[in-house]
Amino acid sequence: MATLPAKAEQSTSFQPLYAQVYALMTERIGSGQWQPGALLPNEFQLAAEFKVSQGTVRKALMALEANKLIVRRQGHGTYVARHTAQQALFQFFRIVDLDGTRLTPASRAFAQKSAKATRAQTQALGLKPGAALHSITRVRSFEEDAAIFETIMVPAALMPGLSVILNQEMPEEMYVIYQQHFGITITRADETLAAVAADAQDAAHLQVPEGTPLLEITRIASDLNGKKVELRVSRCKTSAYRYAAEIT
Amino acid sequence: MATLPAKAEQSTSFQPLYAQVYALMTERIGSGQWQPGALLPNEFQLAAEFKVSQGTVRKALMALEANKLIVRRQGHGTYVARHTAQQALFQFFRIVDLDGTRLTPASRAFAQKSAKATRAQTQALGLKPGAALHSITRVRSFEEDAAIFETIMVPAALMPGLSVILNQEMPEEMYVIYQQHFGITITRADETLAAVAADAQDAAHLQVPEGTPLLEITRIASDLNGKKVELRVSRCKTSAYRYAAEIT
DNA sequence: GAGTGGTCTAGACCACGGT
DNA sequence: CCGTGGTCTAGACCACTCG
Repeated sequence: MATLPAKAEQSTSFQPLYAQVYALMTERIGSGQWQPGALLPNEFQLAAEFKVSQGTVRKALMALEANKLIVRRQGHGTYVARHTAQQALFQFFRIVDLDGTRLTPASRAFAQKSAKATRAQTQALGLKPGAALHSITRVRSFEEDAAIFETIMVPAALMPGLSVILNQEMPEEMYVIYQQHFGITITRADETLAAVAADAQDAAHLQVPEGTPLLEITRIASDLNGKKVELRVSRCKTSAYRYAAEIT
Repeated sequence: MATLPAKAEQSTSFQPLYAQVYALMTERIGSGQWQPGALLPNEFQLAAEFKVSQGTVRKALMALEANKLIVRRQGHGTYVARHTAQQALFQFFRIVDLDGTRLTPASRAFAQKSAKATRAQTQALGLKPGAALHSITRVRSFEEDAAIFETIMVPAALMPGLSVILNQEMPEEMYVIYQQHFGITITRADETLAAVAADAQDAAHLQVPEGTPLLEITRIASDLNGKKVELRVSRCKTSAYRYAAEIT
């Protein structure tokens, strides 16, 4: 959540009306009462329902839109945001070429397994010791050039049957799967980057000599309630690719 | 230039009132008519001056605050944002330790020179071929551990006398200097990251073996008009440090 | 033409910070 | 106490999309 916190309690922690409306609406989205893609009531209907003015509803809607939980289209209506492969890539994929042009990867998965989380993993995801993780390993390529070797780990309890789904279709974007099959909408990712030397496994998958410097991106992705849902470690060649970040 | 421009906007270039007010105010800040740290007139005074309602002024002020050009303090007033070392570090410095804790570097500069920009540099900064660049090379450390070796390049024409200023005081944050001495406020930085092997120079300054993987951060910093002001290349050890980014 | 979101206005009251 | 920004309301009109 970028702009608005949630939860209103007693007089000790006053929340403006629009923040309370915001919280009520995120709850409906998070609970599935409003499904991704659904059309919301218009501003006046919402205002009547929440017993506030249309301007107050508008302020909550603007915040929801800023946090990408809804999409507003003039003359059309307000919709719950839905992850599509393009949208998720545009929002979360930060690898560009040397000119800064956005790239679109092709993914090839080749391993899935379940295992107990290590201490570091439980800590990163805020899980209980010994929780089960499901992990997917894959290689992402740009025009046949294997560029990224990555492992994606999710708490098994959050996504029962994930392996069955992935055996049927291996998607370009995991976040579409999370949302469509498990009602989990990723809204935030925190990444830390380091430079590492390619080990034997990296070298084999990315076709570089062992010891080649690689960009290691560690991501923790969270849903709209701030719950940590996914741990992902990506190792990326930077011979012709870059990680792009903007600070504003 | 004092008040609102001509009305009668054509359909091709319609701008909402609040956007026009926003533009007028950024212009005053950029031109130095409102200096960093200055107290702005209150909302009603601004509304009267621009001949719009207070609500419209408010919307422009909220946008300016979101873009960090002003700071608003309830019961106090609205001020033009001023860079301080802490503020600039908090906003622009993305290196953290392994726990994700923000770090504060100590800098030691050891070289300054002026030279013609290379083709790649003129292209990155949008300069004419052969433009002069002033460059500063320094090492940044965390608790005596030399961690970052970086080169900062600025168009000499933008900052006449920079070397004299830096010989008198070597600041922790260049952006304070840019603002206080040259009226240039950095509001945006675009960074691209790669993994590289330490060369002999890196190895000597950062006390690592040649070939050690380093994080190379290339930054282009821009002022509030979007003008590219600085090119910076930082090479960072990631033995105990990380680059942190968040995606929302 | 009907319905939607987008902009603009005018006025009210509240919370905060300093006198 | 006063002046500031923060919130909330009510109503008006405009711009866009679609049937």
